[in-house]
Amino acid sequence: MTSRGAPTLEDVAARAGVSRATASRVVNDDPRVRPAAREAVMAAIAELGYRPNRAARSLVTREADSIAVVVPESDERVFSDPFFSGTLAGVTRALADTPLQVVLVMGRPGDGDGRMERYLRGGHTDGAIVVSHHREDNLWRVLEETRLPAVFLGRPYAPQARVPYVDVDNFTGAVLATRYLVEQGRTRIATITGPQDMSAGSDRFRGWRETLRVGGLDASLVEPGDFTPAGGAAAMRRLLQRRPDLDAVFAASDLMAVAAMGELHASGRKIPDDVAVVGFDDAEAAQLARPPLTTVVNPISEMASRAVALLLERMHGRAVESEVLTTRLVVRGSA
Amino acid sequence: MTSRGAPTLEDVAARAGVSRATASRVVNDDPRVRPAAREAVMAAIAELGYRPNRAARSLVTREADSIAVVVPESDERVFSDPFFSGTLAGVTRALADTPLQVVLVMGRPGDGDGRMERYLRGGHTDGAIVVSHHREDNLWRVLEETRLPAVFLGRPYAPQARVPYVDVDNFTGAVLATRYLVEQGRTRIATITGPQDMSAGSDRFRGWRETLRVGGLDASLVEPGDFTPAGGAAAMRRLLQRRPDLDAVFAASDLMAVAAMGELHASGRKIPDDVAVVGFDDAEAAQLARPPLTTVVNPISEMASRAVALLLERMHGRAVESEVLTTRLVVRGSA
DNA sequence: GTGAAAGCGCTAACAT
DNA sequence: ATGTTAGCGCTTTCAC
Repeated sequence: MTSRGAPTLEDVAARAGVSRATASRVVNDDPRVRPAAREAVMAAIAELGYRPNRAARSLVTREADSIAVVVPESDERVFSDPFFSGTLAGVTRALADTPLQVVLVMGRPGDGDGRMERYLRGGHTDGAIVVSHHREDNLWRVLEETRLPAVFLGRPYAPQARVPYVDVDNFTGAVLATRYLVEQGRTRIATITGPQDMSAGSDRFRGWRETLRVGGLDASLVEPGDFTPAGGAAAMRRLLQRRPDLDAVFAASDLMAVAAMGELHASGRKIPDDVAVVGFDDAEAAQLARPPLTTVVNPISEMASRAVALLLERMHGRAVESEVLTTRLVVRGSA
Repeated sequence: MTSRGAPTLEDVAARAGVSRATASRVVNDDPRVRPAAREAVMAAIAELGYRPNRAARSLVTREADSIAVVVPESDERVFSDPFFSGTLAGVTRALADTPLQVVLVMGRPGDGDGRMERYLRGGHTDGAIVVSHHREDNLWRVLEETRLPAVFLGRPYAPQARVPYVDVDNFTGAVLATRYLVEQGRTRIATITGPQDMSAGSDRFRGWRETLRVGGLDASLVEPGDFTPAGGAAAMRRLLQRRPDLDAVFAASDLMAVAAMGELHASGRKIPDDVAVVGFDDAEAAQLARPPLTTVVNPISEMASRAVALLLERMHGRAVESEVLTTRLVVRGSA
């Protein structure tokens, strides 16, 4: 009696009148199985409600059938950033057609007893997508050493990292935004930056700076932000204090831009008449803001699906090239 | 030569000069191991860089060492709702002290080929936390049938569901909010509801309605929302059209409340002078809004950690009681 | 095309 | 306290 517990391949084979090997071949779509045998097995599977035991399979194939989405952030609020939530959902969706599970791995890489490194080194997953990488994280190192197929979503800061990545052209995006401001005749253009230990933060800052430099404008009006609304609001207040007559601001994320607009409103300034505001991401908040936010498109879903595609290639042992997606400015009411 | 591939328990045992069984006992913290032997094994583990093979272990223990966080929503934007992101992060954090992995399972339960049900029935995880349950989802049924330990975060709509849950007292929260509005002398109090096929949505609506009924006020000013900013803004517009002279609105989520405030501003109304606004959640957006939003506290982190605690109990085979956390009103500037 | 048999690495009786 | 032994359910040579 094998009737207790979940049915095994053995049960299926017995019921179909074939050997366990043949049953296994059917389950794994091996072509060399007589149609009649195949059908008998399929029927048995359906009748028994058979499901392969993942652990047993993994034990022999040495594959975990799962990929890790690594978020090297300790603060839970990262998820309220549409960038993270968008990528997480995008990755989940892109993986929906595969039998792969999404395992969420979150926390600071250096934290505690090195949980994250241990996990990544543990071979518990077949691949990894790293989402928000900071300069000092050195996750690329761990990944390189373990030869775990991996793709970064957002270029890793370290230039020596050899891990493939998918990113949006942050520099050009910032140039587009800033140039637009310059063309509108703005001359006192400030910026609220993202974290400078992340490539997205520093690339966007450089785009702003270079554009002002080329235009012969003052590029000293910069205040650091951290991509969060609170950080953006604080930066805006500092900016206003330093330079009450500024006439434009480029914020490195929509969340910060919207918060900055709030401060601007509170100070009695009109947008865009007194101060023009441009953000980055084209998040939902951009359309909802009033006036609607002019911003740079960050194609998050597309990046997520490209990252999954690259990872799948890597997992099949193929070499892949990093990809940088183009972007564009969406002009709405704020600038 | 066992030097190729990852070291196994066998290698560790050989190196430590003990049997595989003893090595296994050390790895699993079995107390009956002579200190000397234990140390030898520990040393061997360290020298070899041994990591237990999860699949092999799962195969015999019949445990997956992972729990599923189930999000029965198809739209990726759910993650931009601080409720989801907060719970997801909270669960992840609460599980950080355990060896359990978090597997993210997302999508509509009925979708496609029943991926989600199959997965849950597949025994791939040791437990599940279900986050945003809708009436027709029937996930509680699947869970009951498979006897997979599970806890709902947010009471399941179906009263017949026997799954333990953790929730905030949505009804009382709504009563608190509405009563406050009544006490302020507001008489034309509208509400923007959450989805009525979710308990949070319907409980908050009932709280509003009952309070107005008790106060002898008109309880007909209701427009459906869906917890999203866009939904909240649209509902506010409809409300304004129906009743231009309304003097207060209770929105079932902060995201909707903030969006509603935007519409109110756009229509030239002053908050709270012309119209008072109260939200629900006490999300970050509430503090950032201007004026800052008066709202009902939704103790998301606490709920997440309680849910994990209950789930762990269930996984140990112990019975647990559902928990309903109390809430309170935070008065800020909007009402 | 199919079956027999050998493990994958581990835990858990069962002896000792 | 420790070793021996028997699987867990599956894939995969290797014969036939």
